[in-house]
Amino acid sequence: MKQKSKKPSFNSATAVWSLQDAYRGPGHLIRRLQQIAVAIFMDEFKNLDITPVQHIALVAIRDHPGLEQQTLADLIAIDRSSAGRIFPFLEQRGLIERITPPNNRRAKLAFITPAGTRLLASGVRLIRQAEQRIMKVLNEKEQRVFMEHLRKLVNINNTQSRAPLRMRSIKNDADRLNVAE
Amino acid sequence: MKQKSKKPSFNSATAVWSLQDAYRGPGHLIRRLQQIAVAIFMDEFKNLDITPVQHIALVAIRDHPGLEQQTLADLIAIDRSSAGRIFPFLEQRGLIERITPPNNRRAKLAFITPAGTRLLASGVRLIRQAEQRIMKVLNEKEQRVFMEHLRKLVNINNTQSRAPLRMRSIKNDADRLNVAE
DNA sequence: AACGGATTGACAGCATGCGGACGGTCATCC
DNA sequence: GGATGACCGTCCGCATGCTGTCAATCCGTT
Repeated sequence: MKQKSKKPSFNSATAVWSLQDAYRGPGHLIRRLQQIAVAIFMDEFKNLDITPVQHIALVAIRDHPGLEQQTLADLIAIDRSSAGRIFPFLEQRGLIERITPPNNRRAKLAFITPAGTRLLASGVRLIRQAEQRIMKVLNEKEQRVFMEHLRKLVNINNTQSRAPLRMRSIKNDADRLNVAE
Repeated sequence: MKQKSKKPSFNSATAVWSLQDAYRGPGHLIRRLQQIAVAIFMDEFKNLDITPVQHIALVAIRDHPGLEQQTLADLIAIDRSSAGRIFPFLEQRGLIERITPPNNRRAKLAFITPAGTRLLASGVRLIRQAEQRIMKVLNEKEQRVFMEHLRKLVNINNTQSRAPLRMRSIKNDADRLNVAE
């Protein structure tokens, strides 16, 4: 009964791909983890009535005043189309304002409102709790290792996705808005 | 210059949650990894014209002949509503058949067709390549550790999601269909 | 100054994922 | 035997994510 010394962590080389293989493979597990993370976030934020993507979009707008759609898409790694749907939503809820600068009539620069700032302030505790709830099944060392692997996977594979993250060194987007802010 | 000995792997306890915090936190990274995994899958399967969820649904139907919607939802961890949309799609593409048994007129049992079997056969190589492409940035030991953490996170948090995985010990769903198969 | 390419916002289409609702059907309990 | 509750399929609504297209606008080059 000699066993193969290097049993792969997934993806054994059989001729068929069974449901059991799927359970063990990264694809299915990553999808499940994403489902779980979203569910926990929604549970924590149920009183604030905001989704994970809307939340990070609002954070990006606060940290980069004067964002437009493409810049937001790059900053939080969503495509232009999705970004275009988030703006009207946040605007309609009064969390952001959009201003068309006089020197560029096609742009609409986004700024967070006091209501948006308040929402983010009350969300700080919640998002920390959400992250704790997801990760607490791992001990501290495991968490560190897992996060490191996660960052490695995401950073190196970044360009593989259709909406890669493009961190920008923006001093202040509002500079392009030549009106008193 | 004494540094805190136990720097957390994410989620430092500052008063605000900045975009940089989001980049380091599990929520954003898990979403990104899911995006990347889907993009790589779609690229590998572009000739077969099938999505990740449709693929695993087809695998589940092959491995559990005579599935109905709720059972499929439990087996691959999607909700009933999503399962209800996958069946007509697979049926219309000729990958599965649905039969209403005479002794239960409300059910529609799903069976894979020869075309479906062929599609899965030609997908075995592709899904292995997709998984390799995602994971190859980690070395073999890192992959093993990461997959172990991933399984731990998903299994223990399973019930946190709205559509938890419910593995079933089904001998043969087709037994309930009292007609010659 | 005029043209062409790039950018921007907006929209449509398709697939997932979740919540909820509806009617038809079955099985069980009284 | 009839009513209740559970189950099944179906559909609607909303948000995400990606692919396209379109017109308006801007900008660099000629």
